[in-house]
Amino acid sequence: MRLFWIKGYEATSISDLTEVMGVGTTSLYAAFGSKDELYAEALRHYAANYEHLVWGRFREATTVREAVKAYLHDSAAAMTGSDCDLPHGCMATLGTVGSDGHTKLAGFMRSTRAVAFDVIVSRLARAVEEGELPPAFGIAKVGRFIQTVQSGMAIRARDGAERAELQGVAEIAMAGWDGFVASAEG
Amino acid sequence: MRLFWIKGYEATSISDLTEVMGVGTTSLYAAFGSKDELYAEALRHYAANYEHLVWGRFREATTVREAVKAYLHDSAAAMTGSDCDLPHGCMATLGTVGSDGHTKLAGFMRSTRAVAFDVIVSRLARAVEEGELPPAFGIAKVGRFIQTVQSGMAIRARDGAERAELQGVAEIAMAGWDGFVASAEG
DNA sequence: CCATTTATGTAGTGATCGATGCAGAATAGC
DNA sequence: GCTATTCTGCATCGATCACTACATAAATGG
Repeated sequence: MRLFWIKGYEATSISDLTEVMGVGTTSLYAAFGSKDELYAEALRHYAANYEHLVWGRFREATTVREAVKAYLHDSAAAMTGSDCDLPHGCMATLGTVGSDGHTKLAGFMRSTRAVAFDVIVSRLARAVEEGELPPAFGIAKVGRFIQTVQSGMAIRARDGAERAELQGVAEIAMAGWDGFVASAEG
Repeated sequence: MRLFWIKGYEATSISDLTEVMGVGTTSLYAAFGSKDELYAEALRHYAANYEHLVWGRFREATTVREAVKAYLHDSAAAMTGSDCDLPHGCMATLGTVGSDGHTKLAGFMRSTRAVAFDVIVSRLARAVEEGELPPAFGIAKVGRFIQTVQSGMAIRARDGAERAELQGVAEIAMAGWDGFVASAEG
């Protein structure tokens, strides 16, 4: 899975995988069926095992602001492999697949990314319902902003950015949050 | 070039290119030498021809704020092919190359991306020199933020985002700018 | 009009891609 | 211990990869 994470779908070959996994091609195909399905399974494994690094404090936060701030800061940490020795970047964001064929896999990846957006928007909607944010708050707009900043972090991490840099980005993004909240309230 | 733009380096084959360019492989290799060099040339062409779409108003702006705002908004427009019929996304940001071999090409792409950061930081530095921004202004930090937002826009554009969405992202990013400027001045 | 140079189209290079057929090894059931 | 079944290593499949040798076509120069 780490190979897919590091190199992406296209650049990772079956022989790369069998070598690292220590199994033959036969076993690999018996277990997964195809490279596409193997990648999808790796992506599921990735999501299941590292989800808490990014979403743990988001869920436990009491205020929306804390939740969003935790999401961005913890994304910064996870993408730079600060706590563990993880590859830089986000597999779901950066494992882009060329548009040829692979439409099923591309759709799966797209929906994986969409889930993150939905989680954020749901949290924002809850905050509006509970009166924590003003009714006129642009939920989708802010949700897209947060998603965009997090995606940008993934690219920066892949280019070698370290934790401190992305933390700084998260800080200024939160200034954007505060400014937008203020304008929505005023 | 558009093929490279749309599909990226790995997913674009030489036969794809000869087909759309209407030339044989011999002519192609006589002109460019290798796929790497062809891609590098395409990237140069891309940078030279579309640079003004993103940096034109940035350069002409009188204030830093206007410049940064123009950069983000025009990036949003260019990445969504609003004015012309351009592919979505940024070739320099998204044409990622697997880490194997291609180190020369990967370095060239990295430096292309770094140029954008340098241009932004230079503009910020000038603003500090001219007293438009406070001396304590975190130039690199804000520069990285702007770069990160723009990179994130590229991913969102590739995922199908339209202009309005990315314009909204740019707006909130500018709220972040204002908040950070205020905190640096205060 | 011919000779020489330049450009291009065709066919094919070895390498590697994702994916399989097959035969032997390991395991299970009794 | 013997059969039946599952699993795995090896060789290989056709397709395609980036790339090139070669022969022909176009263009140039006198």
